[in-house]
Amino acid sequence: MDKKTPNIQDVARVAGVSSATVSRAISNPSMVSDATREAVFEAIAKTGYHINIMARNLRRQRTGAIVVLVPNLGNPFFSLILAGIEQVAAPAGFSVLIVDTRQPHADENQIFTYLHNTRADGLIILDGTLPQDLLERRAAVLPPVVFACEWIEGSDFSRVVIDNSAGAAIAVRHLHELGHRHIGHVMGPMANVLTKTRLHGTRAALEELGLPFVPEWFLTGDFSLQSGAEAARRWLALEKRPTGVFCASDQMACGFISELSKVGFSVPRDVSVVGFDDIEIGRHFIPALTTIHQPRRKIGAKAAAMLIDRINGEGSVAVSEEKFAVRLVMRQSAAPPL
Amino acid sequence: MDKKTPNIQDVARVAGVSSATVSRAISNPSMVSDATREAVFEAIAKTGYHINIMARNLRRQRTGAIVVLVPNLGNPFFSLILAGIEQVAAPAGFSVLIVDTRQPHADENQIFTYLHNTRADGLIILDGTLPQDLLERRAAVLPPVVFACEWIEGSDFSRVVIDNSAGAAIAVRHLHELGHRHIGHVMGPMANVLTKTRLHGTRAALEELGLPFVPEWFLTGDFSLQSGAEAARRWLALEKRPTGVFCASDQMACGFISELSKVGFSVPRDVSVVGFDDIEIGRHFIPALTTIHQPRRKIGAKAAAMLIDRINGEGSVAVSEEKFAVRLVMRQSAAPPL
DNA sequence: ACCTGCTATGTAATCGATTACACCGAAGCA
DNA sequence: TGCTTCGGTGTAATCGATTACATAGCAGGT
Repeated sequence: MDKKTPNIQDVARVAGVSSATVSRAISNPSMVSDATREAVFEAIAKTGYHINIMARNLRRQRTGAIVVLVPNLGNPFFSLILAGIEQVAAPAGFSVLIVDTRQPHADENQIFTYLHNTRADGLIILDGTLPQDLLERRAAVLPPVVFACEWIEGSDFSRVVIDNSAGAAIAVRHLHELGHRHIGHVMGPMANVLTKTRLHGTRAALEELGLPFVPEWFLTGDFSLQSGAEAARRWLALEKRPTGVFCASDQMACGFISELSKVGFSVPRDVSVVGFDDIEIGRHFIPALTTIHQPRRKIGAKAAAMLIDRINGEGSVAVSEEKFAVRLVMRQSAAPPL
Repeated sequence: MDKKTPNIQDVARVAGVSSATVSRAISNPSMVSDATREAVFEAIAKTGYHINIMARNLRRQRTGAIVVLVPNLGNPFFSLILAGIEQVAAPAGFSVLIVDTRQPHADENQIFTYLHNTRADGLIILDGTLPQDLLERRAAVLPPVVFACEWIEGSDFSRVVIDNSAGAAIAVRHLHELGHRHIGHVMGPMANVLTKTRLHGTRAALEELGLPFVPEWFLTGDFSLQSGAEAARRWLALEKRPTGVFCASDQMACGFISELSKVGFSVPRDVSVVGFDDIEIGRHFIPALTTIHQPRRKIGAKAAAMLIDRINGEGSVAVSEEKFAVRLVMRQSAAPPL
């Protein structure tokens, strides 16, 4: 009575055919006659058979899964990227498995578990802080990889990104147009490529507009709400304060504004704030966030499409970069200075 | 020169031992002599060998992975639950793979792909809206399952939950203590068990306090920011409005408050709002959200611990329920009525 | 000298599905 | 009638690692 889970042989026996035929009936129905197919499905129902995915994967040398490496699922920024990925992957027959890499990273082997080509057919990496040498050392066993949003400098993997530098410049120019002449910047962590490119765009715009670059007005955060609040405390401690602040993420912008409100400062009355990302909460924050919009769903969809092309061996093998434009969304958090 | 990826036989050949010995050197080093072990690792390095996870999984009849089914990764509520799961699963040697079930659900087969026992060794389900009959019909091939936060009524799976009914009652009593006598409720979707239990707690508290239950003051949402904003519009259209509103999620509370502010209403001056969940944005919202705190990390950790016990065959086979208490966090969004 | 027990290793079966190849019979064609 | 073609099916090899079982070698005890 303790019969184990039935396998394809059991089904074959019940249906009175060979296991090869059962396999064909399942994955390539047109190869078997109508009568046989019917008998097979009947046997499947009778035995309660379900295919063993591990065995199929081993034999086929593919898993039908895409793994997405996310640096921090707590950041709502990523949810639409993931939606875009799913939107493309599901119709193409791929399951999407998400892994939070949780910085600071666990030990190398643990990360590598996820990178290995026998776990997934392809990898979408949203975390630009994975150790580069790990990726290069294990390149031989890596499945196709596409980076999205973030990337690793100096490594050549295909990627889907936005024009971070231009986005930052748009934010700064907007503050300038509103009349701000003293502009600060709340940055992400310095190790992050996004931080570097957005900083670059910010400084370039400042220079272009003939505005001063004041190092004390450039505060480091880590994209989180909490770090935005901390930046606000440092801003408050400044002897001379900028009247316009460009935050490298909406989350930091919210934290920044929130912390200021606790000491009676109001945005945009006392300081103008421009965010980055255009996440949903920005629209509902009080004041509603003026921000730089990223086409997140499109980014995810494009990354998935590129990856799947590569998995299927279509598309060039050459490394490619897709860069999306960003745009300003004007809401309430930035206004002319008093 | 187009040698394929090396397998354990190749390593064995290079090391001058049998594949069994290589296998032992890898997964049970103490079974092999020092000299042999060294030779094996040298051969591994030389050949660039990496274990084939699919083959190992097939043979071992386990995957070393736990799959977590999340109804909507866009809701930042889940991130700390996931952190708690990871915190327990990683040290126990399990990889955590996250799947967004994306309501409304895709077709049954697609969901089932994730449920199958040859994909993961265990399942943590945070989505209480999976079709019950699917789970029951496929019970034979389901790996161990633990529900967390949400669950399916009438099904007996182990679960880790909070006292939703008590939480709702605490929220209502708090509004009552502040002096509110007209209390409304922004609910989740009616199909959700959380909605039902929280509604139950709300009505029980109302009754206990001798306050009226006014059906028009009970507005349906779906836990999202957007739906909170919609509820606010309906609240504004009310002929007679409650002065205190208990929202079944912090996200809806934020959306609700935000929408009101657009028409010049201020919280808590014009209406008091209590949220539920205590997600991070609540602390940084303006006004900071008074809410019901859930020990999210603990919930995740406990669910993972229960699941792993079951996977390892320890712990009773009996279905069990773990219920965590919740508590009120007083901040700025609820105050005495004018 | 012989038996026991233990360590280190090899041999070969095994996990379960897929698929290359072979084969059979029926239909099509000359 | 004899030959070809082809749809449908079975046989058996295969994917790559694990592990039950067998065995060789060596130390220790009597």
